[in-house]
Amino acid sequence: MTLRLYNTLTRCKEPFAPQRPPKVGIYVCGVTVWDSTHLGHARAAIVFDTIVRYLRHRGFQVTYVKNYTDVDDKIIRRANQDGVPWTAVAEKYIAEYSRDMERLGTVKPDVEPRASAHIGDMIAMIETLMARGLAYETQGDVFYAVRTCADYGQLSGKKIEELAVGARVEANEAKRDPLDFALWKRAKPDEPSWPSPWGPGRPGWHIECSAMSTKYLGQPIDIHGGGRDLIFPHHENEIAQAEGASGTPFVRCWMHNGSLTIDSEKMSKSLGNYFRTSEALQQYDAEVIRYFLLSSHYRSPLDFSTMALTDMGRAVTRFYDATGRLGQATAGAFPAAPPKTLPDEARPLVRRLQTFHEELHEALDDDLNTPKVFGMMFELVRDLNRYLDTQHGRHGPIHHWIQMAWSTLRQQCHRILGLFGSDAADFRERMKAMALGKRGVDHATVEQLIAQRNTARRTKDFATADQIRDQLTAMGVSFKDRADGTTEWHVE
RNA sequence: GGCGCGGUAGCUAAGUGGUAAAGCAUCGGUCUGCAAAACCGAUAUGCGGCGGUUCGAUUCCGCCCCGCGCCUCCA
Repeated sequence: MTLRLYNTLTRCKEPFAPQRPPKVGIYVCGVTVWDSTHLGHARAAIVFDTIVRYLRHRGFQVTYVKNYTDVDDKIIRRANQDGVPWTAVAEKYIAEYSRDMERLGTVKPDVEPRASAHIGDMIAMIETLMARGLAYETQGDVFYAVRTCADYGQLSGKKIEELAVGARVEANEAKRDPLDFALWKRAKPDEPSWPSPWGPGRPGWHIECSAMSTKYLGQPIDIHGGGRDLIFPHHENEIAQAEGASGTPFVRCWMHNGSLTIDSEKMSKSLGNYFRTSEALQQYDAEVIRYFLLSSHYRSPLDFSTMALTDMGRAVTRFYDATGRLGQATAGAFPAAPPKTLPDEARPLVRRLQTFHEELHEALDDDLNTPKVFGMMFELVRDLNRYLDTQHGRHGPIHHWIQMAWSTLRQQCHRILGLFGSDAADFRERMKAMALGKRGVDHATVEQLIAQRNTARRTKDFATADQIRDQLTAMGVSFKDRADGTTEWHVE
């Protein structure tokens, strides 16, 4: 079985074939650092994080590059509004993004280039484009002449003629053609600028990614990714620039993740319907957010709602409850094969555990089918619980084997998906603390009430016990009395 | 208007030319002094509508309806 990935350029799933295996270069368009990140950014980050993790798991030596766009109109505007240098705005939001993504458990890219540190590379590429007659300068502005690019529109499926008809392309007198886009913008007052052969100015948006991606990964790049909304014009223009400058193919496989939506509308700053990553992290466990963001296929739209996050939290809890029930193996090596004599109750579980690795690869090889993997996880959970419900489910060599197999499986999922690797008790504590915080309930108060109730139960004072139970219920606390007289509790 | 994606149980969501994974919710049961916790079980004769191809289609083809995305800064 080979890994197959959907290539936006060819519009089909293709066997993944890097230029120089086992080396893989992947470039992902990061964020423009003018404001806080929202869950849409988090989705993109987690999708590509998972791809990188899986490629590494499959034995590829991945170089992962993700840029920060720190030269941009919105950053400049914000800096001028706040009366701070544009670099301060950029630094602030780079730090925020970096922190949020770390909390979501994403691996740090190997290179995180910033546009402002690569102006020279961009100028060099623009000069090449001009030398090749693909770009022109007008009064300090430089534009890419789109009509010189025969393949323009190949990625987004657009035709130059149709674009030209569209009235929404802003007319700019300096441009020879309304379709042309800026490579270099002449400096305006109160804006940062860099010297260039065309006078002081700053780069256009698209050139940074062409310049930085080829600088760090060469050409062609194995995978270039980003959100679906970047296909046009950003990625289309990147292709025109990079291929125009080099004369060789820019990217082998283009990957795009679907948008995060709210009420079926795209989450975006301009619509104002966004949910900040930092806010989400305050209200939901990072692992639950990650699970949610991988719960539908990465190319499909994914609709955000608090209800969805709550449901996902319950699902992940179910996984950890089963893990907690199983317990950890105390010691000993992992026997390669399960014991010969299997009790009937253990058979389905053992069979599933034995085929798990293969099925995991099969699912992820198919264009990263994470929802399929989640389904598999819960079939496993059900079989585990069935086994644990039996008399046999506590002892014997098979129990030890299952514990070891479960632990191995969890490590693997943790490495590839960043999920299911937590300690079961830790996870429960995290969820509890989060829920208590949301409800403004104090941990000690709950413990105290539970102790009082248990005292009442011991003296058969059920009226008081029930009264306290109702009180706890009103606080959102639910619980389960254990056989040993202690009580475990949760917060809804 | 152009290009593209999608419509599968109450909600979310995989999937296959031969008869529908999983999660949440709901209902039933086990456990419990009781218990909305935990566990087990049940729940789509059906996969937007109408035709067609086929021994057989949710899965392929055509048309239609609906939703969404891109065409402008956007992960």
